[in-house]
Amino acid sequence: MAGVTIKDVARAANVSVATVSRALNGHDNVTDEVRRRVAAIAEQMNYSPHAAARSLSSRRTHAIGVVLPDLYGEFFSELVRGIDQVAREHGLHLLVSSYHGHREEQGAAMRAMRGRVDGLLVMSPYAASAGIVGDGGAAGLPLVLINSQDAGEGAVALGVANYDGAVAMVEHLVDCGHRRIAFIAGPDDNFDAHQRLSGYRDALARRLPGTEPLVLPGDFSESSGHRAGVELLARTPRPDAVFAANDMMALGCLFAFTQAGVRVPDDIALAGFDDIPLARFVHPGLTTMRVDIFELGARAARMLLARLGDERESPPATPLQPQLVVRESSAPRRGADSS
Amino acid sequence: MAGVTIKDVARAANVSVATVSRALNGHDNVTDEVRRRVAAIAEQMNYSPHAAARSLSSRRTHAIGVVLPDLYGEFFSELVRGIDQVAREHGLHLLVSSYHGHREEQGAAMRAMRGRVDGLLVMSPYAASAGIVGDGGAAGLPLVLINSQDAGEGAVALGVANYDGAVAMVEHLVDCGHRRIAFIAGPDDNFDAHQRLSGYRDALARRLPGTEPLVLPGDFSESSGHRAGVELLARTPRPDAVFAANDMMALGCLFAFTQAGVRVPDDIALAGFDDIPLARFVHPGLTTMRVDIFELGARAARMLLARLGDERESPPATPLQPQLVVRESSAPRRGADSS
DNA sequence: CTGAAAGCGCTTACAG
DNA sequence: CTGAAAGCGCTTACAG
Repeated sequence: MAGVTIKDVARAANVSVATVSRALNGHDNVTDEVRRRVAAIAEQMNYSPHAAARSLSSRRTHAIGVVLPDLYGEFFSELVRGIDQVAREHGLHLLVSSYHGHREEQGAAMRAMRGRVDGLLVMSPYAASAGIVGDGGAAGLPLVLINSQDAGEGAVALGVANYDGAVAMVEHLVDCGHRRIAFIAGPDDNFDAHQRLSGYRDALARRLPGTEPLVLPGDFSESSGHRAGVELLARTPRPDAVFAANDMMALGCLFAFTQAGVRVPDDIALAGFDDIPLARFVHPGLTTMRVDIFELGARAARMLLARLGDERESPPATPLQPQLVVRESSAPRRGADSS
Repeated sequence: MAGVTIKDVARAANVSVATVSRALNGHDNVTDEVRRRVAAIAEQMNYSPHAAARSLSSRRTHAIGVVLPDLYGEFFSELVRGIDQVAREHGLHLLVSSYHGHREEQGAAMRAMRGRVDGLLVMSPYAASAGIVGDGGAAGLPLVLINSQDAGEGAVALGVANYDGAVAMVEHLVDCGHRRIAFIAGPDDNFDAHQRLSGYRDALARRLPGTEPLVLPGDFSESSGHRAGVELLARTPRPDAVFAANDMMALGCLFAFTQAGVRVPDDIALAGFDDIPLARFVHPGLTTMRVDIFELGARAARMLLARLGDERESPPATPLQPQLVVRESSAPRRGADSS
């Protein structure tokens, strides 16, 4: 049952292996009669070509590799789904690899893909990841970077307009009448987190000149958001709005407030970034910037396919624009404009 | 940068390709000096072996394939994460493939894995999927089935004790004092859904003899749960508890109740199955049966590795026992025991 | 339109 | 301990 090779089919069909290969791959230099006979026999013998052998001689694996920091949670799940969608449209296989946050393993993961894939989608959200492209880690494979610092060198990269998104959120909060807007930052070495922080700082300086930015540390986890929330409540004067660099931290913050009997948005407004599914379900609903992660994955995959020559034209490399989603957590301040 | 082959390394190191192969693969029949030299040169040339070539000659791909119905949502994400964890421990690559609910493509997906992977993890949650193993679709690859009907024939399968879980939930609801317990069923052709339904029926017959089971149709989606919820409210007498075959439907049902001003659990109790993350966050918290999906994936992967000879002993094939998680949605009935 | 042969980049008996 | 050679299962110029 196993291990039927092209030779077996050739013998059964009374033709050469070359002819079998041509017939099955739809080359036009085969008689229709032969093609049909070969196809029937192959089918009946349950033949399917050995991918490794095929890759070796054709120098094409018909697979793409996805190298991610982790596999946990909605973000990666959606990203992979978007990539998968495009891969399927093109009949490509998907090899996923997560380096579980061990940055030093990222290069190895990429190199180990040689001979398995035709190209690589890599997410390396570290502030300083300029090395990866030249790394040769890519083993010379075509590469598209996702949510990563642009690494120059003919590197193609796709990301989210984090800066613009953060600016938009600050403007929304200011428009709601909030004046003391605190920010819970993401991990120090995270590229997206940096951009969001910059957006916050700049928008604040522009819209509320003279106001001191108030930035608390965080690491994108719910618990760090909780810690920040507790700390914020101890401040005097207390901020009247909190903008967390991602939704998970905003939720942690929300629970801290709820536990302390502080009402959102009446006592303090709250906003996040990402629009994870939970954001819609918590009470009050969380105002946030929606990032279309599925689309991010799909578009990055298309960019890679374009490099591989599988798709006519590449989508633009312009960052995906997040979208403001206003829910209850950021309702306008009553009796606004008090400093 | 690209395409450094073993030949290049051999030339640079002044040895044969055989020696390079042996040195790099840690065979013991190489001088330490040679091994070091070869390793250094390979490193410096940024050599990494071509996986397809290696697979072809060694008849080992060091990869396993995962064939799933879909990639959407928490369930598959957690499953893949569990599999990935074990794969990494063994230095194996992961090929994922979803057939997007197109059952007819499942066989093709499995066959296309030939030459890419050493074994297959397949989830085929259809009531009648007996064909897959013999299908030869497996191309003779070792196979472990997840959440699938046992297909005999030396097939190894791992699943969740859905029946037991459903029984436990019904008993819990009965213990809370509920007497008219409705059930929202899952898809007709889904194996897990069937088992849960059987558990409900049997437990009901045993604990509340004479009671008519009340089963509404559903398809595991939130919207089908919503529909069922609306319909249930129109019934007289109205049930005093609803057990949905999965959490998503329970949530849909919850929203239907909330919209209608019916309070949970005061007016009607509610329970689900799976313990998705949302279950903890909705209000009231959803009582449910927790299924450890990560563990399901990890254990299935270990079973496959055992078949491949990569792991000494296989974990038992006994189904994973789900765990009752009591939250607010199923509080004991006030003034119990009214029929 | 078809076949014989070389070659893809490795691994692994087989000699020495 | 090391090398020359065969072979893994395909694809693809090259002849005819």
